[in-house]
Amino acid sequence: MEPENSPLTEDHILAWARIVRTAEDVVGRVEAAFKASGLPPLAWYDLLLELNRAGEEGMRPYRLQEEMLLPQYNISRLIDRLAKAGYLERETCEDDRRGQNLRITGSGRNLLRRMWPVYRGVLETSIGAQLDAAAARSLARLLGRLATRPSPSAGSPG
Amino acid sequence: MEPENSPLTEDHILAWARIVRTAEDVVGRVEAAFKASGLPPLAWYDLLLELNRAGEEGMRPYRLQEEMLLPQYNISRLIDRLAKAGYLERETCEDDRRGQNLRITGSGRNLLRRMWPVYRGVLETSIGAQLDAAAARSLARLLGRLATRPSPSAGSPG
DNA sequence: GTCAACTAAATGCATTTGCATATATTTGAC
DNA sequence: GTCAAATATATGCAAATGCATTTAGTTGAC
Repeated sequence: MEPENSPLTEDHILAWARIVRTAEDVVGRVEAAFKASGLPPLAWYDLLLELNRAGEEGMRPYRLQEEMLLPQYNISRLIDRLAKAGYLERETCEDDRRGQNLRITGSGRNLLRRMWPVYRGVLETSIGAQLDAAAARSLARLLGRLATRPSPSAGSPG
Repeated sequence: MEPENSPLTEDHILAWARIVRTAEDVVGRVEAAFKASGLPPLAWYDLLLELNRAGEEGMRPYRLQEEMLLPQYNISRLIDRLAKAGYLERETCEDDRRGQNLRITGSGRNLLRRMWPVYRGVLETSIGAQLDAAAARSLARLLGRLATRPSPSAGSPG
């Protein structure tokens, strides 16, 4: 009967359970809100937000893949749908003919602007209303130790 | 220019981004670890864990649906697969002929026992190694204000 | 230059999900 | 009892995902 010396306490497990639960719950609400407003899914928002940050210079698919944590084939098809919907443009990359460069279109920026208030509304009631600024700060700090990278995702397009 | 009085600060948004990022990251690692060990996906574990808690009495699908946050059709099919794999038994419910009662089988309990060490291993390196017990406690508390319900999910079958 | 090893992206096929609807049963109003 | 409304579960079909592989281009050793 070796002493259970693992660094995993009940609280660790509880924290983990609540991370997943909260993420699934809130993501579900966001998706529902988007749908109710006739808007596309959250993944579209995330991808366009990245492209928006990249600005005029644009961004390549393999970079998107690193930023968002989606598998390569999934990014490839997501880009396909966004392109077909006119929210981004692709052009063959000059200095690397294997790849392409992606740029958000005006229509894409407009979509971001329409989606953000809906997204924000859910976050306000699901998170803003539950945690004061100090609590939010502590939470963000604690999670910062777990998150793979700073991950500025989910912000506003403004 | 009305004063921006929304209860949503930068830290709220950052906390949210990190919740989602961490959940996706760690779930991804868990799924990968299961696959690498020739084990079924996390959803199977979650469902069986619920059934395990329900014990001999068993549990009905609509209750599972409330516990896990999956849509009805998704639960229905998940149950189907688990039943085909022999990890649970269904029998028509005595007092409500619409429904069925589900019970975990010995094989199901065995699967839980084989999956837990793998799951736990990922949690140890992804969470246990990053947060001491006190930090885990704070994190769990903060998240408790957000999570829909106490959500004891993800624990061990022991 | 040439060729193997590597990287970027796309794609065919099976599985899973989402959505709407179907089926079976129970409940409650009357 | 009868019938409409509500509840529990299943399912057909379209869209999204996972997996393995393909295609195309780049890089570095020689």
